[in-house]
Amino acid sequence: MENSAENVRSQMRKGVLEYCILSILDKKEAYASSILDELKSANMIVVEGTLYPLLIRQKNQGLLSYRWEESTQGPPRKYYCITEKGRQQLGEMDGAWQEIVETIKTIKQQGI
Amino acid sequence: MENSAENVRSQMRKGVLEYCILSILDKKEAYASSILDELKSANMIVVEGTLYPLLIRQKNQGLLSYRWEESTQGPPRKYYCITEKGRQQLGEMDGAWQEIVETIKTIKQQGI
DNA sequence: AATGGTACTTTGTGTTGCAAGGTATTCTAA
DNA sequence: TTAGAATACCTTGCAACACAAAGTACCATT
Repeated sequence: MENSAENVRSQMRKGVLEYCILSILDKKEAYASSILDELKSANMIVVEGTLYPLLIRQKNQGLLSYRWEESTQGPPRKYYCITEKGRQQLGEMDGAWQEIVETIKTIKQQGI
Repeated sequence: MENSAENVRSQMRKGVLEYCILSILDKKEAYASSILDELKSANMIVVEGTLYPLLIRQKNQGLLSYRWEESTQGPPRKYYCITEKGRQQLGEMDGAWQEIVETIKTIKQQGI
């Protein structure tokens, strides 16, 4: 425990990750490693041990489906794809996210 | 498990709560019940069992201090107050929050 | 003395993120 | 042809966290 800046980021990330995954897959299907790359390029650092179980959870909840595809440069890839149910969930998450952003604004403003 | 809309909010809240507490106490000292009220009025529902341990954690980290004060209408209240270290942490959290908001925007935009 | 309200605290449970280690496939270079 | 590197996926064990629920304590009114 205790690492300040890094820990803050780590804490804040929680719960938002699931939202990011659905958002990424809403644009186009992707496999785990490519999702990792996109998250990193957007400054959201995540590791494999976090991402894989999360994808499996979301698949088990029916939010995602997947198919295997051969790769020309290595082992086959598991391409994930958002489902109809996943899109619904994403819609709710969009709302929840906006709400939280507003909540923070409210708390910051009150009492000025 | 599994409750969709409500669960989404619950998940997203994680980590942000700590940020809210410091923000509230940065404006003025307060005791747990009044913090609960302010969070509720800002649409961030939290329960006692979550808030109390969190306040104790933050106090143990030196982010908060407290003093007891008699109340005219019930048992004494534990007024929490942000410390200098807490203000530093809050500054870092402000940055981290902005960063996450930006990250979400980036992910949402890429590929349009 | 009993009830109801206010306030603080603790315990047990499920979920989550992460570090670390493991498996499997393909390509390349010795 | 086999050793290593690269890519990709998966699992295990642990610690932190939010929550529900139950508990403790104080005070005022009846």
